[in-house]
Amino acid sequence: MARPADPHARSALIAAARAEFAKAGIQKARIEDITAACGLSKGAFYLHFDSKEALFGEVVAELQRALEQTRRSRNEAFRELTRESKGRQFLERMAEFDAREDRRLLDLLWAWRDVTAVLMRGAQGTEFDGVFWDTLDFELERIAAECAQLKTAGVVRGDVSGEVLGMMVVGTYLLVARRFAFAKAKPDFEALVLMLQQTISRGIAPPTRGARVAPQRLSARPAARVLSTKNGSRR
Amino acid sequence: MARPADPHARSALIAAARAEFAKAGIQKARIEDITAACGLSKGAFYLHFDSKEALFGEVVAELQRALEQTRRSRNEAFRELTRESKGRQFLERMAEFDAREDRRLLDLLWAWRDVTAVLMRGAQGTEFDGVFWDTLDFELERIAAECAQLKTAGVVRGDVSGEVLGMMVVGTYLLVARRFAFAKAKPDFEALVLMLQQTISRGIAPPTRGARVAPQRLSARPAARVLSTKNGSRR
DNA sequence: CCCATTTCTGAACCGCGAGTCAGTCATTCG
DNA sequence: CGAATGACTGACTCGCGGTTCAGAAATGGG
Repeated sequence: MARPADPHARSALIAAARAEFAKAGIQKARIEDITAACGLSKGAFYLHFDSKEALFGEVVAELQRALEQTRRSRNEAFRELTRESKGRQFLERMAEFDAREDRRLLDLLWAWRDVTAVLMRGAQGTEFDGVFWDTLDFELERIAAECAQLKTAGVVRGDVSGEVLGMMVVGTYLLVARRFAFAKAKPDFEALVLMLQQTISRGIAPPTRGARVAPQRLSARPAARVLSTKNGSRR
Repeated sequence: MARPADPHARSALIAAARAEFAKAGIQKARIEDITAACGLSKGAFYLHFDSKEALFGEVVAELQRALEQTRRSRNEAFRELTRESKGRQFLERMAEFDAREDRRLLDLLWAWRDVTAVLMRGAQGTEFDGVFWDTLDFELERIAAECAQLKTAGVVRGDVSGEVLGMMVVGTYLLVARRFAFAKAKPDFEALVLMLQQTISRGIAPPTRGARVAPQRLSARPAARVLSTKNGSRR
């Protein structure tokens, strides 16, 4: 009869590794320290994972699935919203929607703050370089696409650049995510979410009575791409 | 008589190291590759620097001096501005001032894009962890302080949080800095700077005729700190 | 108890790369 | 020319840490 496997070994290794990655970074984290932290041997580590990078890769894949899921459900809800609501009611619904979805995203970032911190500051020189930053690009694109729709609907001025808008939002949450890495207790970001919404809403709103402007007129002024560059490569 | 030192060795090593750090990160960059890139020997490297970290430390110190200088001159100019200008003229001067100073900062970030990229994404696990991010905190504090003054002067609503405002600005430029790392040619960020200014100005402006509101009334509503956290540590 | 089996251990292996240092090089001086 | 000197070289040393694998451990069955 075979010796039974420790049912907690795998998860213990993952937890210990996550803590060590957060403390020392992927490259400086040592198998010796990871295994010592959870009372297992170096050999046991290799029973479960090919390498520390392989372990981290599994963790990152899980985070990416969570982010992808959040993004998908947000897009779906946005589509519902733009189908159902019009005019002033639409504006109110949008504000609620954005605040709610942003809170969900921040909750997720809080739950994964140890991993995002590593991806943000310690991935260069590893296979994970750019993973987190590429994720930000998805958010930028989403915001730009939503902005384009809102301009067509006449609730955002035609001269507003979806790209800059996205950078303001994503940049803010990027800084928040960084603070999460150092926080011992979950910060209350309610006021932040609302203030960001307000400032941006005011900043991008059409002139008073702008909602009466013919949609064609707004669409006739495409927003210029604000970061002109000949290089399309992101890496 | 001693063999004359190669007058270009030191700067060649620095240039090669910077390129290698940008490509591979501090930890993965190898002395062998750095010296091979500039046609010198490993031993020559150690004639000039104690380690690759020591070399990078000198480069970072130079960047920090440049940033500190920019910050100081900006603070000085801001003090001049707030001393000289009032009312509507003040608003116009502020807009010009902010756009000019932001351009200068972005020019600096462009010039040092290889180093900031490393500090941003590859410093965890090294003595340089947090250096770049700490620099961002200085900017956040500067913006918050300026915002407080502008609120006192009545040109910014009292409910605006200088902290969120700072995050929006700094976060945006953080994303710009990241793009710099991948750009082959300097992007034109003029439109970005103006759009950011506009959006934020509209977003934080007092209600129409708000300039007529008594300053005391605005100061009586201090902005709440939006990221409430019990942890004061940044590291 | 012994046996079979799988899980687990940690000493040993081994490759990598930072750093060293004996020897070479480049220069002027006598 | 040889001597003196500091700059430079690159083969070698050495320690670190990822990885391996012979042996130990844990388990149920007969």
